[in-house]
Amino acid sequence: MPELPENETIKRGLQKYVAGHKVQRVDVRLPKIVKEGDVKKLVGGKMVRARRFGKSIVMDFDNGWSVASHIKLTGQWVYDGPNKPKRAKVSEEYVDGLPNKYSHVIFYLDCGGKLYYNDVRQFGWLRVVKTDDVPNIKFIKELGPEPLDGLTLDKFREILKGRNTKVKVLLMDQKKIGGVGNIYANDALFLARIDPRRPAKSLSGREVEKLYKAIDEVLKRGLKYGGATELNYVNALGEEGAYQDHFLAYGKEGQPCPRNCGGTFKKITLGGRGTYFCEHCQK
DNA sequence: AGCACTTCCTGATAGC
DNA sequence: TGCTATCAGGAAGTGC
Repeated sequence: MPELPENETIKRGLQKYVAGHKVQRVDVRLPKIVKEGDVKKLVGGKMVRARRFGKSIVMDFDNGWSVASHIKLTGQWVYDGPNKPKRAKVSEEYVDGLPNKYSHVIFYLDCGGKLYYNDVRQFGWLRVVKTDDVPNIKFIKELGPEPLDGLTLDKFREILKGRNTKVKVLLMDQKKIGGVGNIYANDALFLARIDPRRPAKSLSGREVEKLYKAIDEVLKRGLKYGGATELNYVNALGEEGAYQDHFLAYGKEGQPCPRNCGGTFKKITLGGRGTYFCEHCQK
């Protein structure tokens, strides 16, 4: 699932390879993907900045317009053009013959390059708004503070305080905390040795601190590995991430706990999502 | 506030 | 070239 590290990795790639290029033409093959505004506003604009807000990515153009996006489960932003490094190992499994049948929006750039918005399940969206109006996009406006940027321990404490909601469900609530999704919530709770089913308010001061640090730790680890290619995440060059080879708890159902505590990873459903934890050492 | 349920969609998987 | 049913999942929406 593309979460904070995956979206940050994509954003960095867009900044590196697409910024500075001007849009010559946009081909919208599946109109419903563009939930707001008109991509024609971007034509003639030069991409000057890529930004990320939680799991959403925004590109700003020098004509005062921006395109905001949310790739949800299966969206991809993939660039192909003259300045793409030769060493890029484009995923054959997930980026096959661009444009492919999942390429719903294609940006043709003045450098001769192309920027593809691909999305198998079509859950993702694009919104074209004035750059000044980006902060008013509902998802961005209501987004909670982000780990690695703005979410202090005090704020985190405040968010958990008095809430009866299961701690994992709370971690994944984008209005409370921005950018944490299922994979990193599972891994952070494992690292902090906290049972995902516990009410948020039941955590001790020490546990809150441990969890806060664990979230930072797993997100940084995810970033280091260029994100996790689960479903069909790829970076802005179409390359796979590697964090999937370093999951701590996510997807480990039936496997023995690496702490050798004698426990085995269980899978349950919380808030409608697969939840993996070691019953023995996550208390 | 909190929770359950539905919707969007398609590829993967299980069962026959 | 097997067919069909089931399922996952981010976020929004609805209803209790």
